[in-house]
Amino acid sequence: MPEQPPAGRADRLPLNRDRVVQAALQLVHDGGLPALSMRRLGAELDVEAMALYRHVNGREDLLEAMVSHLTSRLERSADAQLGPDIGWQGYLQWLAHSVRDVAFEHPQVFPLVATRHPAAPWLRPPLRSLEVVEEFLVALTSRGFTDDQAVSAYRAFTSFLVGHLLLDVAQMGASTTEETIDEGGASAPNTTVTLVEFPNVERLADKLSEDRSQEEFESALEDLLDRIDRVVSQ
Amino acid sequence: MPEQPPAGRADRLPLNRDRVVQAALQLVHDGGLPALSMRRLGAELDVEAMALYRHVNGREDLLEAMVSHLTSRLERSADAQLGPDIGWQGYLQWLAHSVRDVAFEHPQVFPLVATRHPAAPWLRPPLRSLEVVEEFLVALTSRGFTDDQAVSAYRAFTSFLVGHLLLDVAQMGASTTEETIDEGGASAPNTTVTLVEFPNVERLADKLSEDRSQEEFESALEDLLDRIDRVVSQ
DNA sequence: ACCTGAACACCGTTCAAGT
DNA sequence: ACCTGAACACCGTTCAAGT
Repeated sequence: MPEQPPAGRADRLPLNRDRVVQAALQLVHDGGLPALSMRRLGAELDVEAMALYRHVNGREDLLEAMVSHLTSRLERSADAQLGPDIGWQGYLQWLAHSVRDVAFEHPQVFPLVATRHPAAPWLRPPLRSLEVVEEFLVALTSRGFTDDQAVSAYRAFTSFLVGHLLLDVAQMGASTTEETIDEGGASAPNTTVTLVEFPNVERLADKLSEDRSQEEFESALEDLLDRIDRVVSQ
Repeated sequence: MPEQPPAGRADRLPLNRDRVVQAALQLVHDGGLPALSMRRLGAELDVEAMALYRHVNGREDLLEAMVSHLTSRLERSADAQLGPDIGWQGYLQWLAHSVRDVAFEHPQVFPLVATRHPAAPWLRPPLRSLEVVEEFLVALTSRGFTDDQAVSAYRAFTSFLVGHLLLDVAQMGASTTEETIDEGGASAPNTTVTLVEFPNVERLADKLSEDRSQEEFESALEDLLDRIDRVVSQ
């Protein structure tokens, strides 16, 4: 047998920025943000952590790159998929559902998209990409919105997305990480508090635990579009 | 001169949970979340980091305690301040503005309130307190809401708060932490990207940078209340 | 009872050195 | 050109030991 290279993971492909970002996304997808460290990421790629600094400008840059990777799916696909003959409502419906799909595919990563410090006031989460914002503004102004109307629609739309999607994905994470009952010692005044002091929460606990995120998203989105419509066609 | 105790900070008050939490809030208020470490917090209190573990059950417990400290302001003050003769719209207006006040007083801490994993599905951020949720449900059901209506109002209301306040406080932080121009080396494909490729963003940059958070909050809140009203008095 | 010292197992990041 | 070793300055957390 001729000796082969150690063949750690995937035969030692050449490292590059995209592979690094991809591996980081996978790591967070599987283990949540705490699972992402430069050293662990290096190990995942069969490389010392220090080698990553050649492809990524430190941890912050890596996180930003992960966010960009996810939001890039939202870029320039609107006209390609929809054509210019669709109304602004159709466009906003498409964009809202695209963002929702991204959020639900990477529930562990989405909080990053939604909560990392925006680089500029015209990059409101979760639409953290100049390409996407440009497309948004073109889509609306080319369909009869004034500048002011487009800007305030942008603000309302982004707030809507953050408010609904962040809570939805947080709930998903909770259902996988629960099982925190029976806290060993009886020392701390802890979470295993009885609900009897809160009779209304107790009575409604089941209803409050139901997952209505889909219906709520749709109906809140329709109301938002109505609200925008009322302003635009006043 | 008789020898005195070293008299570090504030004459060595006895340490307790509340002082620890208070100091942690101050630390984050001033330096953001990255400034909070057990060791730094210990130093701030003139104590070794390990002493904190007597009053706080580790870092996670500390963060949760900080959140509780902020949300406790929302508890049981409604009836005290408003009386039971106010309508549900008045109550929701009061609660929304109370949460907004908390968020703006601690813009660095609020993201914690809004994004930390909720302990249960009936504790949706930013209303992370059983007391507050109980009061919310009582306030609405005692004013004619059915159980289902109260629950769906709870969901819509919390989503609204997260969506609006999180982006508002993020914007505040951005304005204090900007000045990231003129990135030293020309190595990375970086943020100093010219806006000329995005003519609409460029043209609307000023409008997009205006701070309309107050007006938007008020008008979006009124629309939300109208929306709820339509369902309740159908 | 309350705090400290020392130790352990981790971090991110740098820089000269290897190949 | 690309990666590694060693080092630095930090982390959170434990536990026996001090007073």
